[in-house]
Amino acid sequence: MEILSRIEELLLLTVWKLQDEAYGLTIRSHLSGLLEQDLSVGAVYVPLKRLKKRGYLSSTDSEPTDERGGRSKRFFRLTQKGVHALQQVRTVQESAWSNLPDLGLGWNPS
Amino acid sequence: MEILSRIEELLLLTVWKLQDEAYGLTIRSHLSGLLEQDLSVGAVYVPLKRLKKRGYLSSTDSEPTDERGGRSKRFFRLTQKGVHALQQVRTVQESAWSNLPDLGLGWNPS
DNA sequence: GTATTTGTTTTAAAATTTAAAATAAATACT
DNA sequence: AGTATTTATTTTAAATTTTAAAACAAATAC
Repeated sequence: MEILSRIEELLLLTVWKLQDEAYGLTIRSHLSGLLEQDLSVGAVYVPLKRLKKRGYLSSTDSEPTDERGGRSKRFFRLTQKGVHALQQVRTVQESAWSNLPDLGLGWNPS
Repeated sequence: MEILSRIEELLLLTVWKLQDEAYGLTIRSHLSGLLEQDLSVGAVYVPLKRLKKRGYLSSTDSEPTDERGGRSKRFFRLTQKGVHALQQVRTVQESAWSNLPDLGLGWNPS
């Protein structure tokens, strides 16, 4: 299985974290907070659709609500395959970050 | 500063890890081992050049050695800016991976 | 009806990734 | 000397991903 790109990993984790509130706009604002910079809507919706097509996410469309602008939302949730892909990327990351020699450049991971 | 892509992060970490032996081919084989899949040469050399252009890596070209095929190598090392970019990506990752609710899907990060 | 708000889709340009081929420079062999 | 082999970097072109902006859709508010 191909390793997840950075944005794919962060999107899957955000869906995980937001649980029952994971849809396009909440995902976008959560991730914007995490990265401390605004993301365009396309930067979220486009890869979300790809993650769904590849089976890392599933989705269900809600009924509209009676709030102002309360359109139907597309809620996402992690699939088993999505969990597995996160597991894999975490393993690679942990391996890459372990046993780094001291370079005397003033910082080593804790 | 833009967040590093996956391959950029892994390349910087590999240069860090390989210390005085960090050049194209050693970086490629170390990373292939980490990912458990072969990488094309372009998949390494192209982003290495970009990382240098952006100031995350510096390089020095060696003298040829007297081994068979022992051409001059381009050795890379992390710059202060490279260390800083790794620091930043690690902060984002740690934040993204923390406080994940239990989904009952059989796994949570340790 | 018209405006405003929330939300998703489309699109087109820019950038990155990937894989393959080309190039370069060294030693080995006959 | 000439040809083969090995190590190493560069180039290139296609595919894919990323980004930013505009378009579209559907709800309530005025």
